[in-house]
Amino acid sequence: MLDTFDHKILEIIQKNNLTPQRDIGERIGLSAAAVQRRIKRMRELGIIEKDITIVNREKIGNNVTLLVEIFLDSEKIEQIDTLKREFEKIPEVQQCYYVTGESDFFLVVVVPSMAYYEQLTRKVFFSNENIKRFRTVVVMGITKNSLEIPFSLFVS
Amino acid sequence: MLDTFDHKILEIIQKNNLTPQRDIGERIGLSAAAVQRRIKRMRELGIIEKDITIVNREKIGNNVTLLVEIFLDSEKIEQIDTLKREFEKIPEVQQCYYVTGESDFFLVVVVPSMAYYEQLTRKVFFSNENIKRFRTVVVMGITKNSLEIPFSLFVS
DNA sequence: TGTTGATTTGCAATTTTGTTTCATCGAAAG
DNA sequence: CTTTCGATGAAACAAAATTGCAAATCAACA
Repeated sequence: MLDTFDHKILEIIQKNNLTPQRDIGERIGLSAAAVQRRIKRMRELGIIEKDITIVNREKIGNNVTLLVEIFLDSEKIEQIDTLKREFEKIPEVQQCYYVTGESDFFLVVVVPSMAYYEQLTRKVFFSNENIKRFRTVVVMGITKNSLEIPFSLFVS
Repeated sequence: MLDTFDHKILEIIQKNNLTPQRDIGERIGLSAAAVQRRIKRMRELGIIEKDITIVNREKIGNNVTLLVEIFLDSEKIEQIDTLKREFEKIPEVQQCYYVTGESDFFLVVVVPSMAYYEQLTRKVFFSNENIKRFRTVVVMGITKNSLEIPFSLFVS
């Protein structure tokens, strides 16, 4: 499905998707057109999900990041799916991980303030019958912030 | 530092940074040139950290995502800073959160396999004097995957 | 081994997007 | 008022992405 060229392309644009295709081509030994076609193909296949700008949270201020571990009452598939869809829709939820172990979900939440978060917990967590309990961890600093997949480590 | 126009621009390019500046301008009521200058300025200020492609992990297969909660022995500033720098350098560590509460760090780790992860824990966690213990949570599914900051909710 | 067909490539033309220039506008300060 | 500073839009310009086409590559199969 993906060859070494594709991996190399992804490695580059995962770090900076504003890199000109000419430069990418030069680095990996392909023409710009070939690079362009491969990128297009990976977009169509859904391998490339989206292309985004990352904003530095500390620079803009007035925001708090929280990690929320969620423990469900019952672990019925339908209820889990319902919850997944619910979390997805909440703009304050940046990331949602469905996990194994004692807990069932991990969320990364970004809000303007703790007061705001308090309101959010009432609306989203406390009011939900299926959530037995949840644990909130306050983030003091974000040292590394990416969604990069380290292809170079994947034998390939 | 940032006005409503900037917020609107960020809101758009956080979702898709391939949106032409002309389109952005049209949507928010500015010329393309003005949009371009604002983006440039935010880059220089470090508000825009980077521009990247997001790869769909499930589509490429052969990878496991893990959440690691880390408990330190002593919480001396120097040791924490050292650890921060160490985690940052590890390519398998995608995100590193420095947190309050019983634990000290939360990591999001992406590896090719569990066997690979086992090796990584030996090299990184077990061998580190300052790490008292750590808890690994296996991610079964990622429902939402972004680094978006919901500006629309921030009064502004 | 040779042929066929499908796929991928590079080059060059074309189109789209990003960037710079320059004259103008408007608000704040004198 | 007048000056100054910063931001703007329109237009010119530069750079990048995209497409068409012929040639090259490669795998399947006779």
